[in-house]
Amino acid sequence: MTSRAENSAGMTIGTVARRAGVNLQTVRYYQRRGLIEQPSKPPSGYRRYNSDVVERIRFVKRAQELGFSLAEIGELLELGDGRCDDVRQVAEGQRALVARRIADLAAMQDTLDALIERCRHERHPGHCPLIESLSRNG
Amino acid sequence: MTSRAENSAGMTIGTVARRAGVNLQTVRYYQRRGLIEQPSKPPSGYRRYNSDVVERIRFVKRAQELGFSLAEIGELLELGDGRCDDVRQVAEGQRALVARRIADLAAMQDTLDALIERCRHERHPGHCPLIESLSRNG
DNA sequence: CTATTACTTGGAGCGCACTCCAGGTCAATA
DNA sequence: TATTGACCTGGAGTGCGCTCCAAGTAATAG
Repeated sequence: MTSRAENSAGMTIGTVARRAGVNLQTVRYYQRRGLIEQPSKPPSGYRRYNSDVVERIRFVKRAQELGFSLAEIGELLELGDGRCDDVRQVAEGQRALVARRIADLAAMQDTLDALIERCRHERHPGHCPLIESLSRNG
Repeated sequence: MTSRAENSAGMTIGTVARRAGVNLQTVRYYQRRGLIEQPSKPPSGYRRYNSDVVERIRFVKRAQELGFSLAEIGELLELGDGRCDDVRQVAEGQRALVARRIADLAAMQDTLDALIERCRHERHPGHCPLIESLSRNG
């Protein structure tokens, strides 16, 4: 009924992609990157996947949302069954990076706010204080 | 004395790059992108630049630090001598983007904090709650 | 049986912001 | 004068995370 879904022998790559909510090409890409395993090809027919891959892809996607790069996620997956301390260390490194990016963006925001504010009030005809500020040193 | 610095006729591209604090190739790249002008080549010799270009490159760099893309900076430069309202609108759009990125990162940070915290306390032997969490749906 | 859809492999392309390279020309210094 | 270092053009390469393409094979619906 459910078209080409999983049966006793697992599902095909298209179904995996649909279930994980990613593009089929992305699944292949992750295989090439070594993030997920490629099942061996049966003598005749299509490769069959089980639901572990779907979970693994979702793992990757969730970790990406936390700002990890695919390289870092690969690292994470490698020590995934290993010691908790190692994993936590990677996560803490990531937390520090995120914190730093937030601080940088906050500084950006303050500068933009100040510029926009000045732009709104000091209305020189012809020259924009925002552009002026960016044009000067400092 | 100062080696190859500016004289009456302006400076060469290498000096421009050094003064602006960027790679020489970056100067050329900005020329290709149309962000800065390329002076015409004299019949014999090297192109000569004046300090306006240095200022302009610094403008680009500062705007980049505020999170503008080169495309947006090009836009900004085009309306640079134009109406303040237009410029302000671009800046406000940027501010909104920055705000959104901060919110996303803050959410990331919260999640990481929670995971790290659980990782630190619930010490299951063998299985890391951080990895476990990433592996589950939700 | 046929038409349509899905999978397979390998490689190329994209967008961003550079960065590097090759093979020349030019200028300044010893 | 000879050598060194800086400049010239234009095209290719980089890293990230995909995304697309082509040409072929396999499975399924009607």
